[in-house]
Order: sequence, then C-alpha cells, then structure tokens
Amino acid sequence: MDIENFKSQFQADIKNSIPSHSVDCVVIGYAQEKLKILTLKFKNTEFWSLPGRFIEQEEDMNVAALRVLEFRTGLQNIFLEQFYTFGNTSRSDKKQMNAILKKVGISSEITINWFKQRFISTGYMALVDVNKCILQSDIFSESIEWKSIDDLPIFILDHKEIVSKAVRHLRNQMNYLPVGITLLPEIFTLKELQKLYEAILQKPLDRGNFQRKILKLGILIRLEKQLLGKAHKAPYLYKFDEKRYTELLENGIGFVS
Amino acid sequence: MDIENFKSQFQADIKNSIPSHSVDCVVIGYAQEKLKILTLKFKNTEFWSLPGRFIEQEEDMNVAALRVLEFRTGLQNIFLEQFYTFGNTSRSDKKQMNAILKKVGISSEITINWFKQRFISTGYMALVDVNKCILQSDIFSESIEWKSIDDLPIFILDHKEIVSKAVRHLRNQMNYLPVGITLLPEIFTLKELQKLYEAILQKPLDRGNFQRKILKLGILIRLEKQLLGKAHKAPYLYKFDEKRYTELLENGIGFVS
DNA sequence: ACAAAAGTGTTTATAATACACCCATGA
DNA sequence: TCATGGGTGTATTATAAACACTTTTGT
Repeated sequence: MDIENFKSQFQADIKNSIPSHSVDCVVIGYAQEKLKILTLKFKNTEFWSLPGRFIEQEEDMNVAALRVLEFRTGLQNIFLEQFYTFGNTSRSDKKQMNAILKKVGISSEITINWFKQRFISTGYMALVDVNKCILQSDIFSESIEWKSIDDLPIFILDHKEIVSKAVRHLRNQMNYLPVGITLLPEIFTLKELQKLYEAILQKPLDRGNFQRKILKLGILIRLEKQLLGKAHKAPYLYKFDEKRYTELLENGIGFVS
Repeated sequence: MDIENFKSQFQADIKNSIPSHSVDCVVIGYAQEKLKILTLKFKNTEFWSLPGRFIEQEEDMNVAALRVLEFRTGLQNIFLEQFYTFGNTSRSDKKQMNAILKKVGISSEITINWFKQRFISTGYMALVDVNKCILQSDIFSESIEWKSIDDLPIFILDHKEIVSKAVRHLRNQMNYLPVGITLLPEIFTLKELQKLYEAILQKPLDRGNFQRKILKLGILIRLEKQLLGKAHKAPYLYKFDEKRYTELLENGIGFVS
C-alpha cells in the first residue's frame, strides 16, 4: 500500500470510529533477562508511542485492542487484559500532536482535526513471546522496537504513565497472569523461569526455595537434561502442564519467596 | 426546577458532553451487617440503574464521577476508584432504552438520539457511610435507595454485571482500600468491624484471631467501654488512627483469617 | 449462679526463609 | 581436582488456625 492509499484508508477508518476514545496497548515481552515493551517511533521525530487504535462503531473495545496487537505482532490468540482507562483532559496536547503530524507529513484537515480531539484511552496489557513476533511498522512510524523497561525512550502524551501503570498491574496481578507460559519459550530451565520472576518482581529470589515451591505446584513437566557444554551440572529442561497451569491460575499461583 | 426546565438543561448538558462515553458509579455502603448498593428506579418502570453521568468536554473523567456522587449523596471528598471500563457493543440496547424513555416521558428527539448511541462506560467504585448520605433523586427516577447486595433489583443494560465486577474489585483489593474508615461510623466495636469484614469476604472469621491481628496493627485507638445494658461484658469502643491507617494501606492491610 | 459475649492465652499446623550439602560437568 | 552451578535437604522463624480459659455484666 502506498502513502496516498494509506492516507485515504485511514480517513475512512476514522470516519467509522467512535470519537474521543482509543485503546493503547502495552505489549510486554521478555528477553536478555529484562522485561521489554513494544514501542513505535514517529517518522522524523524522537518521539515514541505505544501501539494504539480507534474503536469502530460496531466493534467491541477488546476486539479493537486485539486487532492492533495482531497487526503489530503477527500473532493470534494473544493474552491481553484491560488495566486502566486514562480520562484526564490534560492528557491531550494539541501542540505536540500538531508538531508530530507535521513532521510525519500529514496535511489532511480531517486527520489533523481528528487528532486534535480530547481522547479518553483504555489501556490494555498484553503478554507475548518476543521470538514469535513479526513486527509491523506503518506509514506514521519509522520503526517498531522492543525497549527494556529500565531504558525507555521519550514517549508522546502520557504514554510513559500508561506503561508504568501497566507494569504495576503486571506486578500486582502476577499470581493471576499466565506470565510463564506467555513470556518464555515452550522449553526452559528453572533458572530461566526464576530470572523471569525476578525481572517482574524486581528482587532476587532464593534458588532452592523457588525450585521447591514451583515444582510442588505440579505445573511443570520435567524433560531431559540440557547439554550446555558448560563446566557444571546440566540443568533439567521443563515445559508447562498447560491444563494444570490454567486451572491453578484461577485461584492465583503465589510464589513470592 | 420544573420538568421543562430540567429537560432543556439536560439537552444543554449533553451538547457539551463527549459522545459515546459515560461513567457509572457503584456506590457501596454498609448497614444491618450487609453491603449496600445505591440504586435509582426509573419512573413508571420496574427497572433500576446505577447513578451515572456523561463527561463534559473539558472535564476529567474522575471529576465527572465525583460530581455525580456529590449530587446523589450530598457528600464531598468521597473515596472512589475506577475499576473497569465496559466497552462491548452488546451493552447498548436501543429497544430497552426507547421503552424506558417513553415511560419516563421523554419525547425530545435530541435526547432520544443521544441515548440511542453505543456507549462505553467506565465504572467507579465509591465507599460511603450510608448514615451521612442525603440521597437525591431526579426527573428520570421515582426513587433512590440502598439495596442489599444479595437482594438486588432488576437493572437496565449491563448494570448488574457492573455491580458484580465492582464487588469483586472490592474483595480483591480489600487490603488496599479504606473499607473500615469509609463504611463504618467514627466509633465502633471490634465486633462491628469484624462483621464488616465478614460481609465483604463472605465468610466467618475467628473472633480471637481477628481481634489480636487487627489490634497488633496499631491502627485502632481504644476508647471507653460501651454501656449496653446487655447481660455480658461491655465491649470497648474504638476509632481509627487515621494517620497510621492510611500509612499502612499503602502496602496493604492484610488480615484474612 | 448462670448465660452470654468480650478479652486474652495456648497449642498445633503450615509456610517462609536462610543456608548447607552433595552432585554433575568441563577445564 | 577444582570451580561452577544444579538439585535437594534441614533448621529456624514467622504466621495461620483452632480453640480454651477467664472476665464482665444483667438476670
């Protein structure tokens, strides 16, 4: 799709969307022992944003979120959860939006006026395996990247606050979220699982206690040992017992050490 | 204000509000050892609703919620917290709205069309002392009442679901919510506090363990004994140490026995 | 004296925490 | 054989849960 086609398609889209309301997604992944957030960079600027979307008149709000996620990551059946709706008037910044639209090269009155509205935005948190994502940029953005949560770029509007509220939600609701099964590859070691938990909780856990507690839950299936070529005992590999994992999640899987 | 004035005022209000979005409040009180919900009955119908409001163009969303609460209860500085945003298309029901508006006696095209929109609604939970409220009805409603949470009336649209999600939020977040200080009168006995906790958690608590745990927290100030004229030991009266209470709430006050 | 409910104490079971020990592996 | 990290065991402490004992009060 070329630029002009994209622009007219976009104008058709916004005509069919409900005004003043959008969804913004905080897509959380995990790599190099860090939590990662999916971010988009606006063309010719240093501003980044979260993947978002408007809501069509005949579309459920969570479907709107799911669609933008499918578009951006190429994944289906993504786990996502609404965590907060941002409704302060101060979150719109006409000046900043104007400047960005200009740099990006949007001149259409309709589009500019659309973005000048005061928006209420509902935040969704999604958990994905970064290695399975095929990232998709668009006409507004010059790149789409995973950023570590302790090294985030400059965001537009209140997107920084949206991210921090999502991460807090992740931490608070950890015991009720399928963090292990969504953020890790299918097969992993206990060490890797522990590192994930430490990344989320931001504190070190006792190795022995972590292992005993999580094994006792019966949500892990032990596979053969991993041959690393390292100068120490080879760790077992594990995968999740999906059925039991989801059963237990209902009542919360607590293992804060 | 007479009916015609009210109607034209209402039309002016909706002109100044953002379309497609509203706030609905689940106002929670406590009386007769039961949790209570504030409900409004539509004129000439058997349908009840939650107190709600539209959001003005230049108004923060939580301010919109606060305003409807102040109007309905006569209270200021109410504790309230957003808990979920309801965004399914199925939640609008043009037929039901039409029928109700007719019964209520609304004939204005503008008003009817306004209510025919598809709305996204953000739910707020509020905690109040029922004895301090001065309830305020309006031109649409024939009464405003506290209903026990286990004996709720028939609600319009998805308001039943909104209530149950609010109550679940209350239960889940109990340790982070100022339930005692908002729902009870200033002065109370430990028994009364325990009954409140039992009403929220929906399970009986051990008296001895409850007393010891909560006293150890240091959030209660013991007053003189209560003279009941009953054939048993008189209980102490207590009030909250507000400063310490709010300090502890930050990290959660856990005493599920 | 007795019943009823308040206040406090005791016992037991369970879980959290810290850390120690042995094992497997490649250099 | 030594260092490294993996798997498992144990001792200590803290918390939860059940319930027993004593106190106060009006009848």
